[in-house]
Amino acid sequence: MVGPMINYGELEKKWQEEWGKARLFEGYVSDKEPFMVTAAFPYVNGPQHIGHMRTYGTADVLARYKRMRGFNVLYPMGFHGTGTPILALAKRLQAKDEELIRDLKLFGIPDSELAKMTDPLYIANYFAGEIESGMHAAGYSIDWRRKLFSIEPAFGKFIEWQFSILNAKGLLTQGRHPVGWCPIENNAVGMHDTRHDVEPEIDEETVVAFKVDGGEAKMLCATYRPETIFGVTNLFVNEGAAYALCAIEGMEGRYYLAKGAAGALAYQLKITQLQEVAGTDLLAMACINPMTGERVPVLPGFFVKEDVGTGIVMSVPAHAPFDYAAIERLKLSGNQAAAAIRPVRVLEVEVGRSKGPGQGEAVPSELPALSYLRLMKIDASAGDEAIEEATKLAYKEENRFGRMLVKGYEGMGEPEARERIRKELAASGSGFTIYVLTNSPVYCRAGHTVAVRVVENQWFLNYGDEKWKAAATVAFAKVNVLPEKSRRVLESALGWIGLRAVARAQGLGTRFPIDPAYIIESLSDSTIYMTLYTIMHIIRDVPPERLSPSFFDCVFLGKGGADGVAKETGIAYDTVRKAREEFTYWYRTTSRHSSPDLIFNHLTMYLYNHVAVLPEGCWPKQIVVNGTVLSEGEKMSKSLGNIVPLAEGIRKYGADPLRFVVIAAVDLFNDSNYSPEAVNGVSERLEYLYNTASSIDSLDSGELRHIDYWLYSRLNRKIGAVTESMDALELRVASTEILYNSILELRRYFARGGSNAVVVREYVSAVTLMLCPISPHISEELWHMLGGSTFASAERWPHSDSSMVSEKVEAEEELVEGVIADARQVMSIVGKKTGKQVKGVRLIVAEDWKRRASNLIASRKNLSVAIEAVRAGKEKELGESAAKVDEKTAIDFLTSLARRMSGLKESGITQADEIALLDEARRYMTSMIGAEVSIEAESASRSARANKSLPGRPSIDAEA
RNA sequence: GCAGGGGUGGCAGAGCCUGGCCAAAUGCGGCGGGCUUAGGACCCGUUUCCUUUGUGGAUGCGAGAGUUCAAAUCUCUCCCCCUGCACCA
Repeated sequence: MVGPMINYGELEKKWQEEWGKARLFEGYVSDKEPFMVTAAFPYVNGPQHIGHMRTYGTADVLARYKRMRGFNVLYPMGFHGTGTPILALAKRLQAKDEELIRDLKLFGIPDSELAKMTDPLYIANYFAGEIESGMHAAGYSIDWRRKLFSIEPAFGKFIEWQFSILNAKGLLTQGRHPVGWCPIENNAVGMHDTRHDVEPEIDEETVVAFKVDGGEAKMLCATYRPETIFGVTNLFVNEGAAYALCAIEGMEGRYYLAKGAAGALAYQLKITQLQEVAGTDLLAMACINPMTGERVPVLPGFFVKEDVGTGIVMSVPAHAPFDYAAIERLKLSGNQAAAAIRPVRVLEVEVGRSKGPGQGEAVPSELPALSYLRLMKIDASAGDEAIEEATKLAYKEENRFGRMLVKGYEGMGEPEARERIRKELAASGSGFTIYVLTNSPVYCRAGHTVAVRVVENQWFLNYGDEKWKAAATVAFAKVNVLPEKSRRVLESALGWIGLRAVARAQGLGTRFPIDPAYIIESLSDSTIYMTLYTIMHIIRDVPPERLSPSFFDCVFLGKGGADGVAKETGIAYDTVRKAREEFTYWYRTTSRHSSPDLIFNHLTMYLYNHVAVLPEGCWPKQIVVNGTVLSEGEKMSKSLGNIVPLAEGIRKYGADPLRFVVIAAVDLFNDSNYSPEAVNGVSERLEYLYNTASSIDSLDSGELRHIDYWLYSRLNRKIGAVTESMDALELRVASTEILYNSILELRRYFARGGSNAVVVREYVSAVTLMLCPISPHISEELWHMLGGSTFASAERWPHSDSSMVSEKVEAEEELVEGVIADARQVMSIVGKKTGKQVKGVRLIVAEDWKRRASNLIASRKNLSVAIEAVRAGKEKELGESAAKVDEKTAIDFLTSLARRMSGLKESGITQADEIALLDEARRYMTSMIGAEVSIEAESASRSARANKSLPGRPSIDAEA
């Protein structure tokens, strides 16, 4: 039957209006158990896309489910606008960035709006509006009265209060901190400030100072592998580059390094250039290895870059393929100093080990560097990229498997030796640490090269504070984490987080109370803001300046009476009292939702800040982490141009099918996949339910038949299973059971001749209610078609009546399906052999003694117990024949019997039952297999195969 | 490198915790058939190889080794992929 296409747009709008009119989702304090659901509020620097639906939709499904389970549910929403991205966006629009304008136009933002977006506040409000309307269209059950915005004054007052508490508890500290830095604009540079949105990656590198032989100055070599210093045979400089003799504040002596490098390091070391020297000048010198005291020459290195590190590198030809290659080339060019070099091994390593045991090629050589070149099938004359490959492999294998050969460090792994040697170098004044950009060069939006700057006196939140960490860990132990496996990720994040810088020079947001020249960083100002939802609608009209710390102390911490606080702040007594009441009511049971990328910052900081600021009763109760959304199997990205705006997805397919696919079609932690086939598939199935509901009136009523009991059994089993899955937010299991399997069952029911209106109505009604949290609009519509006059969204979740679940009835239906499958197979074989169409099929039903035998095994409850019984020598229970075979054969027999009998269920089906059942299903089977079916008992059969029959698996005779 | 998550059939993706009804759910795709004027939808079969008037066998879940009567599942080693590594929302 092809029914009418559902007009999702109309239907959804209708029910959204009805919900609004009924104020269905506004949360009011009552005596019911509260349940508060919050999701990380959206950042308003762009339009909403289908990816956003994953988190907000999952939160909505939970909110709706809990509501139907009888909880008083509150699902509020807010918007995030603090920080730099919105500011950066406005700046780019001021500069008429064409690429950006094109992107925004693609999202359907009109020119008239773009023109106004040079104002960051306008941008924030515009996208907040866009996102809010999208959330309405998606059907989220949000209480919009409590909407908040992180850039509104009341929010700022709240953040000031929060930071005053953190400060009072001594959790703010100051210190040095490396950041990406634009030297021209004098700005810290984060991902949003760079070309192509590259995050400047900062890493530590060790600098080793080599004293010039016969002089006072030292040459600075930057290296990631200070432990190889024992193998240094020479230094390399770039002979074409300019170098300088420098003084460095806080360090004694004079130092050589490349001019380019000195410029890049100027933001972390105070370097004064005293005298310029050419690379060739350095070649005339020799240096002393600070660890070995050996004298090493300085040679020209083709690969040395003057603006990376210090522009001078130490050469370890035994282990570094680049160094080895450079020396080999120098030898060929007749360099005498190079010819005199003898590589020194400091590590022992099995070259090629990482290719797997026995799979690596044996590359015999005294020199790992040479071996790695050979392994890559190249030699010293190869290009930089090929040598780079060899270097990577050498670094990786030596780091992992290498053992130190140097006296005093013998047998030590490389990472351990590295740490020790770094410390020794630092202690002797021959080494220190610098920060480098590992992904250099990085350019800021204006096109300048980004350097690393060490910021002094940066303010940090000290998440490394031991007491704080311990308290957060204790609090976390009591949190219910869904899915359970994300607990481990959170756990490691909890231990890993240390200092976090909180002050920024620019951006929207709240001024840092201790130093108002700075703005509080935007993830640090959104850690406990969910508490504010509980009172937002109450304080909306309170002048922000009255929202003093004592007000928040009273509401959130219960300090001071409402009376006194009202007088002190000038806020109405009722407002203070009500705010306190709302907070204490709602903030008891909370569920926090976010995507996995927020685990390492937001969710972790959320936990810490709750613990630091709020009383124990308000600490997190549940954290839900959901996966993201793929667009036709690909990660959504600007460069792929495959970002689907939410509004577009809803317009094309309807919110309900979209919600089903995006939120519920996969496991919580996995990425769901938005694709036309998937959404259409759901759409069609929803329409099947719709058509079934609209044609119920044409069905009969009357006495219940076998297949009716079967449908009842399936339904009640389904309710139980779905409820269990929903409780664990296992939405994939729940959604397939609710929609896909229900439809299979209905089809089966009708195919088997089921046609009872009462049964079908009950079945579809329950399925509708279970569907409601996932696809609420169509559920409301179905609910009304089925005769409901209430809101499905406000109905109670269906109850599973276990007395209606019948193993026997279901086993009998399975039996019929199994017989059909077997009969088809036999028919096809017979058909092939004889070349004739099979016209009749005779089913020969097993005798009751066989049933006793199989029940005997089944009564062991499970296969292992039965097997154990056999192994313990009780095999006589299997019958005499079994006693004669060996243990292995007996076990195999049990296993295969279990398989053939579709499990070791103890069934109460007798031969008479089975015959009656098959007889009842005869017409159905005949139509399914296209051959006449007859049934007879084994003992009454003259068939040669009669004795092959098993309980539930009749022997089959096919007649051509 | 460190931390976390993964590697399953043409693809996507369950199963792994708690070993055996697992040649491995489900969806998509392919092939054959039914239904139809036709297409779509729907239904049936098939989609590793061999065997078969039947429910049997071989191989098999990244690679290798081990534990076990029995391994996708447990242990060890290795390889590979993804994410995060901080001031950035």
